[in-house]
Amino acid sequence: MTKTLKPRTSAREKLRSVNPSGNKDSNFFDLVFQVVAQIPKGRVTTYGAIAACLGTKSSARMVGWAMNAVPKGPPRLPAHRVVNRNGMLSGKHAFPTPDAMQKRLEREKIKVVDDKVQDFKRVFWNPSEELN
DNA sequence: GAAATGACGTAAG
DNA sequence: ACTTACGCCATTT
Repeated sequence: MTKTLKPRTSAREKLRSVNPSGNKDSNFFDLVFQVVAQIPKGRVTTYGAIAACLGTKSSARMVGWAMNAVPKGPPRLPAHRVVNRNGMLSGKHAFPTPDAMQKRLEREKIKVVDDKVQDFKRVFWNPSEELN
């Protein structure tokens, strides 16, 4: 088994701050999954944006870590729509094939050149604004 | 417990 | 605009 996914760390305490509902079930990973799942087709977002939306702006790296912990089974999260602030497909290596991520983005009408999203500013989707 | 690693971000050159 | 350096936070060794 492998597994893991037990984020019972200080990060969880921070999450409480952003979870006035008292949802202790909502872990950092789960929150990230929720946001990622809401990314519209043909749009992309950044780790920092997600982290900021969750309130843990400084934990942009943890967002990426959460992506690595994304369950492969359903529901499939559009992790390919999450890139870094530079618009670079930094997570392509986490896919079955490095080309899978770019191919998927291109299928969404998103132009990708040199592992970088073109018109990134235009396709950028801000969870803090669009998602509320 | 300390050091190294990592789907990041910002600052400085 | 591109490259290098440093900081952040959790996981792993």
